[in-house]
Amino acid sequence: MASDHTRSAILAAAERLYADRGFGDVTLRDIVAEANVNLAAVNYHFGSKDELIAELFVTRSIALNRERLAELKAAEEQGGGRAPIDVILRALVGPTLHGCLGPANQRSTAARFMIRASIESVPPIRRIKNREIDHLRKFAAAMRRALPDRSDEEIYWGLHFALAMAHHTIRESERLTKLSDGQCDLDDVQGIIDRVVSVSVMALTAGKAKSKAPPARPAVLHGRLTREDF
Amino acid sequence: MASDHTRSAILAAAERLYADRGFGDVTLRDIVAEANVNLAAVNYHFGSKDELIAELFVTRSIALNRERLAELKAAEEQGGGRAPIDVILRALVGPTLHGCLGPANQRSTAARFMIRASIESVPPIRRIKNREIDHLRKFAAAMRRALPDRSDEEIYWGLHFALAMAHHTIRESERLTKLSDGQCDLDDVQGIIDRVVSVSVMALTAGKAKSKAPPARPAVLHGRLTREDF
DNA sequence: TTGCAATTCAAACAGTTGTATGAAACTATC
DNA sequence: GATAGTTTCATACAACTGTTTGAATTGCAA
Repeated sequence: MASDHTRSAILAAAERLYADRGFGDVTLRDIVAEANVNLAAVNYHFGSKDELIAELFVTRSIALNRERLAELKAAEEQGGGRAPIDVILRALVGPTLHGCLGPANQRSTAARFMIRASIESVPPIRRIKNREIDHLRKFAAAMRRALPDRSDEEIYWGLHFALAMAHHTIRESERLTKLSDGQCDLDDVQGIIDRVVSVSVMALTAGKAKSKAPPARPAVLHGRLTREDF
Repeated sequence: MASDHTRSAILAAAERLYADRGFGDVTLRDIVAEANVNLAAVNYHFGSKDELIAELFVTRSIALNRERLAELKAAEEQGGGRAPIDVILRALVGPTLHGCLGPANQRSTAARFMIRASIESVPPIRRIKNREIDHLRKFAAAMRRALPDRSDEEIYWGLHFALAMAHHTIRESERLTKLSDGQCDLDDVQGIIDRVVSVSVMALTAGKAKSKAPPARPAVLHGRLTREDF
């Protein structure tokens, strides 16, 4: 085991390079040069390039999921096993948005790496993402407890849309800034989280009164959505 | 010019292979084998591999944008220069969702290619996507006409979220199916479009009228969005 | 110190990649 | 039917990829 110096130098260098230039054009030789280690060290310590990438992503994913679940658990305990829906959603999208948005120059390497992983989606990472479903199920369960009269289908769509808005904002933050001529303030992370949560809550609670009526179809009848839906 | 047979055979083969296996592991040799043409034909007809990819994507993008704008224009003409917001949003996300969702086995090659392009995002495609802003601006303008009392910022966020939900649904349709154990019907394209449009309209019109109904619960605590906004 | 395992190293390997070349095969025009 | 221009073809190229090898070095325990 020695000091693990080489191993961690490789991890750090790889994460930095991937964060800066993407997975597409970073070679093992780039990494070992940045880390000042020998080319063979990567295969010696990690087995293969893909396993190196996987280890990087797994580490960051675990940290993110732990953060999410800690927020969720704290909220549910405080509420006696049931947290308000907006707090649940905040626990879901807050950590990601908080880490990946905000002033670009003060974004951590880890955050920039995760942004890349979200945009480029290379095979070893995709394989890991597929195991994320169990984690999301825990949030679906919490949401079900918060909104007991909503159908499972509605819960899943709400969860799905919340993630959609969060991830798409991260992926396309640059484009949104350009499109809006800077009128959308992408540095106001708290405001963005509020926005995403608020819209998600609307999606989940629209048409609540009339029980199981699917809100989507009747809500929009080729015209405006009716006020009673709120 | 002759018959262009080689040229179009390359285009067709490339689109098919990219749609099936992604950009990552399709080589020029795979393409020319599929197209039954010589290896050098690609560089002869397109200049480079990237230019081939670019031509494929540009073609499909133009078609999509044309379809969107036709729907928008028709709606605005019918309404005397002003279309209802939900119809505008439907023109924005409808064509994409209609093309890319629905029973997987009856999805066109073009649609599957565009899904890949949306997921993998390789350099030549990203360069083209950056020019899509002008197109989106036309929708922002139409939305502004439909909702004259909403600020530009709100318009852009609404547009952004609509695209977020549409694209994320396309990208992650498989995961949503698995997560929801099939309870979310990804083959009901019309229903999905209704859902996306309905939520987007809510996001755009929340707090518009003085309807007392709170959309969520104390929706947002850290709240930029205060109760009076709704 | 000796012995032994863990680690580092330079070098080579085996394969793939996109691209370039120059001759051959076409096609249409005169 | 010769000619000029276009298109196809087999082949070579040069660069780069992740991985492997086997020897050198290191660090630690006996």
